[in-house]
Amino acid sequence: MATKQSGAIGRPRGFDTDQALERAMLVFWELGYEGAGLATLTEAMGISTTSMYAAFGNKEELFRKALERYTEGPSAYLTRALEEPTAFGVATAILEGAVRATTGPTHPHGCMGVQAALAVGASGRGPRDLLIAWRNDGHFRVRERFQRAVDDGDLPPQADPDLLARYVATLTFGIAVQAASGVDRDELQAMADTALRVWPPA
Amino acid sequence: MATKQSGAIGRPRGFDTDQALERAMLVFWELGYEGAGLATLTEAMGISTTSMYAAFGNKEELFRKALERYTEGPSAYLTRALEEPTAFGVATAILEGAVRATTGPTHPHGCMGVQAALAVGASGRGPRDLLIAWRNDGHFRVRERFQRAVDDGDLPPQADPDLLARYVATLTFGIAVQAASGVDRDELQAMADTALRVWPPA
DNA sequence: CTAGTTCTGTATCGATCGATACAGAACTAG
DNA sequence: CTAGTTCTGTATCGATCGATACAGAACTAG
Repeated sequence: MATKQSGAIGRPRGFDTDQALERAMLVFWELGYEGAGLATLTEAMGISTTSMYAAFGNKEELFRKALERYTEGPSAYLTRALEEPTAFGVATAILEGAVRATTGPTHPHGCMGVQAALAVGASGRGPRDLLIAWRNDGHFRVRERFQRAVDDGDLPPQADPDLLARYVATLTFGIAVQAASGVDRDELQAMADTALRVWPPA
Repeated sequence: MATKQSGAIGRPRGFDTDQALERAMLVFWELGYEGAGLATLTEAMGISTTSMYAAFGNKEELFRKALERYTEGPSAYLTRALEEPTAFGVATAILEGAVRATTGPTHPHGCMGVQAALAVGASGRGPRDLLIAWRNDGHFRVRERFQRAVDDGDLPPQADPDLLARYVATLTFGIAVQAASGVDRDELQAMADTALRVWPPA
């Protein structure tokens, strides 16, 4: 990945890879994997299809890299949330992060990890399975954090970390679907506040 | 819609319209609007594209009719749930219905109304907007039912019907997303039971 | 300068997309 | 029987899909 390296051999790239990937991410986020055609993608990226293939491999690889960027960008709230000192703080930060990430004014509404490839034809199996793994990974990380909370005495000993993580994930994904339907930030945040009024729910 | 009518003029239809629509619904449910190509649809329906166009108009019309069938079939639990005598009963029935409808062994996992067209390209705008309206309609009906519960004294006077309906909808859609990811019925039902342990949450 | 390497732009590939033209089959009415 | 109507099967339409061939541009190394 040694781009822009001085002393590199050959004609230098005429565009900013990071910026192109950012724009591709936004297109996938808004239109989904199958809804985003190469023409739409490359136009948004400001490059030709040839340059896209040279830089990213193919459409599926581009999607993978866009998802990585999404994880480290708009979805980074999850990692930060897991560092909250209490399980309640973790749950609160996750839901608030989800509301903010799915209703922002500067990007598509909804969550790329939920809407980009929920149901797809044959050509989208790879990306769909990738997103399933992505969502499961989020669940696992939250569950581990809640297990630690039980071990620490922050959550009561009879609390079920898997169940609580499942509950938080359910709310998060539900928020994403509704954000994609146009439900606004305030209403979703109020809903999240209501849900968190009882913690832990079990 | 006068099919099978004795005395009808012209060559009679060589296939069962209801059965063909049922099969189309299952394909849309599993593959989404853009993921379901005409070739896949007509093969599953057991008819040629010509017959499909003659009977249903075009792909988008076929999708509309498939969604109606979904509403009256797999999604009919919502209408039944709204007839429960208490708001708690309504919420319980909705979540249980959602779990069952999205994890059944005889049909695709997930909810057709959530996954069929969350994110789409230009050709899927119609179906996507149709599904947004479909989801909103569900929310409105639940909200009205909860408003009645407040009026009846079943819910406390300070309860917010919109917020409670939003909460139930969030859980329902979250369940749908996770069912599509392969989370099994028992786990989702346990999660729903946990969430309902406190009612109303506000 | 030349040789070697990499990127870009144009032009186009075969495959699939949704959709339709058209001839013939299958029915009713008389 | 004939005339009129509707459905079916084949064959194919233009448009778009993701992807690539190829020539030339733009760089480094020597």
